[in-house]
Amino acid sequence: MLNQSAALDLMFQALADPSRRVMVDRLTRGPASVSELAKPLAMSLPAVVQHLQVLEASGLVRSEKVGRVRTCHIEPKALRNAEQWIAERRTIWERRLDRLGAILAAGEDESGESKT
Amino acid sequence: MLNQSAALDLMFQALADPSRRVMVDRLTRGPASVSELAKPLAMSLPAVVQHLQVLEASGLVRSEKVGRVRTCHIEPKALRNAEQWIAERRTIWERRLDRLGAILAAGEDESGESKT
DNA sequence: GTGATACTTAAGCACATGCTTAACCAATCG
DNA sequence: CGATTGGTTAAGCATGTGCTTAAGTATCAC
Repeated sequence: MLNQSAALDLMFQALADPSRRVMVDRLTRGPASVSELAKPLAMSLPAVVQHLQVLEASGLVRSEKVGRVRTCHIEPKALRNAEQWIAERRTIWERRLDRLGAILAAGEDESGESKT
Repeated sequence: MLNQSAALDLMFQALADPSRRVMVDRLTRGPASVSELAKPLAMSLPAVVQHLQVLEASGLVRSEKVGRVRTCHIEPKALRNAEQWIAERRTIWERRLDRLGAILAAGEDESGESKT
């Protein structure tokens, strides 16, 4: 398994492209073939396949080929990882603000706290 | 204002680099100067400043310079946008699974639904 | 004023990304 | 069978990214 950080790299990188987000968006509504994914995108099929490879490398999407059609679907656990990284940071921030608020409220008339 | 998609591009792109995530992480614990942000990173100061520019362009971080030190802080609203994009997609997916489950449960003994 | 500190600007370089076209292969269809 | 459909592979190219070093500029400390 990749280390946590490298996995997030791939994940956020994958989400950083609008075409790939369109593909993910489509896949949240159910599985699709490569050419279905390609339909709304103004680019060649090989380009779409390359985007798909980025998505698969990130773990966000999986696909299997049966006959001559490759069917893609989302891996929601992966989405969750990215979401969680962000949520954790937001939480830290909010807790910090709470503490800060408490300190300010308590020390409203004084001026010297220990540090920062 | 940037359109929604371009904003997400910048946001996810900004989060796609481990050094930048370290910087964001640091900033969730409170404001910091450029050289404080640089300390844990094994790279030159200019490189750090370039990362900082990416973060600012994404709206995730802001900074002001007073005297000769530039102080950076996080913009938690921006974090929220990225989180929300992901959360929405996950929700769509989960609702879909619920519907699918209901359909399967209802039609457990039949075999012809209208279409996929 | 002299020097250290905290950046800032600019140039350059190696490698990654996002596309393209052309050619190819393998499963259907008629 | 031969033609289509669905996808794959390979090569090439323009632009972007992540760093570097070298040379500034603007405070602040003495």
